[in-house]
Amino acid sequence: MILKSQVEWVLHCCAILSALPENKYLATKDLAEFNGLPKEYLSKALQSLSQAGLLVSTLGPSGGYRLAKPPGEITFLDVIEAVEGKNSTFQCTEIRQKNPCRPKGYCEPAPCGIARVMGEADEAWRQKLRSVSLTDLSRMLTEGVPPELLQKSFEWILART
Amino acid sequence: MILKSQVEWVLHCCAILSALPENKYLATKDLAEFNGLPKEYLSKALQSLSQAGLLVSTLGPSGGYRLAKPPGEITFLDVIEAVEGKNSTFQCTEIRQKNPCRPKGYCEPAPCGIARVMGEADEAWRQKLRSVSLTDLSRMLTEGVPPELLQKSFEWILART
DNA sequence: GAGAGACTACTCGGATACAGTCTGTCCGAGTAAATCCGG
DNA sequence: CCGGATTTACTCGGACAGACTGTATCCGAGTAGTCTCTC
Repeated sequence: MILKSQVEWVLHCCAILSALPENKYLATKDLAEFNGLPKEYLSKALQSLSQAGLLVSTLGPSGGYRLAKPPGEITFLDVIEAVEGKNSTFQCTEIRQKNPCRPKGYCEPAPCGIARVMGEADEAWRQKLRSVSLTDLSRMLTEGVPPELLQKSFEWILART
Repeated sequence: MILKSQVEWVLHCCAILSALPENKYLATKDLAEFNGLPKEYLSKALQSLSQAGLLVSTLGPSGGYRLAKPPGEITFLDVIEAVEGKNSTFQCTEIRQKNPCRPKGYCEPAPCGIARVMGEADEAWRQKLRSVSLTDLSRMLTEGVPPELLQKSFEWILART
């Protein structure tokens, strides 16, 4: 069980888009180039975010993506669920119903204990991801980085906006 | 990102093996039949548990598997990691090193912020799974189930031990 | 100089391809208990 | 009746195959700015 590499990609892209001036768009091509990623496939991931309502896109020249909401209102979980889907990491197939000793037509009174534990673990994971916003991410990604590198990156991005 | 179905299978199998008398073995064939699972493929999963030191196997007739430790000393996480591996759900590929503005030979001072958050979420998930043992599981799976069904299942298993 | 039309750069969506993983099956080698057979 | 040889029932491990998912690539359709051309 491992997350798609797209998850890492779009999180980095979201961090960049957070730094963009109001109402400016950045093209997939530039996001791909800045992160050293395959443009076409990254595009698919960004489309997912767009469909999830996290990004807004514009066509034509100087088109591209921008955040659909303030970075403080977008969480890690939003981004990850947009790419991975909202399904729980554990799918209960009701194995207990296969028990040969089980009377026909017997109806289980409560959800399977295994599913319950797995569901709680999944929720703990999601809760942690829900607690971190893109604003928090920007802070974490910039602290400890030399100012001239930040400045240079910012200008690189701004020049393509 | 979804867990293998083998995870659900072996958790159910572990619950059954927890109920076994001391030093009694149950064959893969019977575990598969009781849970309505493909015997050969289930066998692969049980082998993983055996290699992880959670189960002990014996060859020959009346062979099979039993728990290697008291059920209170085996956790959900032990079982899941035996099947899924111990890798984190998130693999950081150090995208930030691809930044075209990054000076050559520049060395990152700290782990990537994204990897840190994802790692913490992963740890929250594992922590929850670490807190539930097979003893807890047995309690959860039996409560609310009619005594005659439990009795019948127990005899079914015991007859094949 | 202004307006209409052509051009360009981009997103979007579908089609396709390839590799790896998940799920499942089959079979032979090795092993331990049960059975059989000879003395 | 006893001990060794054979049979049997199981695990273990490897080989194999099909389906699905993840990782890409390519291209055509649609769109919004920009450019050009004509009046």
